[in-house]
Amino acid sequence: MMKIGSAVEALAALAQETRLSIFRLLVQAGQQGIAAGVLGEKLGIPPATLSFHLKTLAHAGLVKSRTEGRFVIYSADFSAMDKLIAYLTEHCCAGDASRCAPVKKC
Amino acid sequence: MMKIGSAVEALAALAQETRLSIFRLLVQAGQQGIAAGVLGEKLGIPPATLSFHLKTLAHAGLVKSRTEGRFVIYSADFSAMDKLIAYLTEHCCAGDASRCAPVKKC
DNA sequence: TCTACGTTTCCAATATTATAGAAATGTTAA
DNA sequence: TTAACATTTCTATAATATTGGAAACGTAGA
Repeated sequence: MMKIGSAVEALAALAQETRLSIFRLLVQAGQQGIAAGVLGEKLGIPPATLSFHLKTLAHAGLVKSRTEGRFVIYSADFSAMDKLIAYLTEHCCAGDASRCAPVKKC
Repeated sequence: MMKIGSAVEALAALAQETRLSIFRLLVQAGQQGIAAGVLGEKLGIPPATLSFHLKTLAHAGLVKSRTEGRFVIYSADFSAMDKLIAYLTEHCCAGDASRCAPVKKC
């Protein structure tokens, strides 16, 4: 079971326009991921700022990185995303099962 | 379709331990909701602080309130929660359908 | 080895957010 | 109407986050 501290950290990481944009690009890219430089170019943010935000997302457990040559490839951690969503909706709608339809993830 | 600004606002509202606790209590309470005073008592936070956080959650669209006598009853806005989750997971796992199993909401 | 390039760290200025006491507001019951 | 109670607004202080330039680091190809 997720601890509240981890959930707050993950939510805080996502609660910032630049980081949310990064994360959504990575979610859409899937396991393949996107290189840091490509992200910076797509979003038009300077290297230092990008690095800061990626570090924040990685520390929150929402993204992983791997090195390929001199590129660092980032990708979303889908299991972390699922756990966060589960934490938010845990035991929801008690006594009102009609509101509890499954939500398709994508 | 959700705008990024609304998503950031909702995530920021949830990215705070006190507010996340409030929201989860309200999610579990369902449509019935919980009075402001009861929330304050359950969580041990002073009235001014509670009011500040409830206002933040309400402004982000995550909670609704209704007045009953001299009590103000708060409840989670489940449709806002669903939209936020959909925004996060939108177009996820492109080209890797195996990771896209439906997630049950509760 | 040397050079080029992608990425990260360091740092300082600026902006935003959390907290809670005290006072104000609004509602109910007597 | 008056007194009691629930909740919100006002206000100031303290803590935390964002930004990007400059410099450092590490990898790859010549």
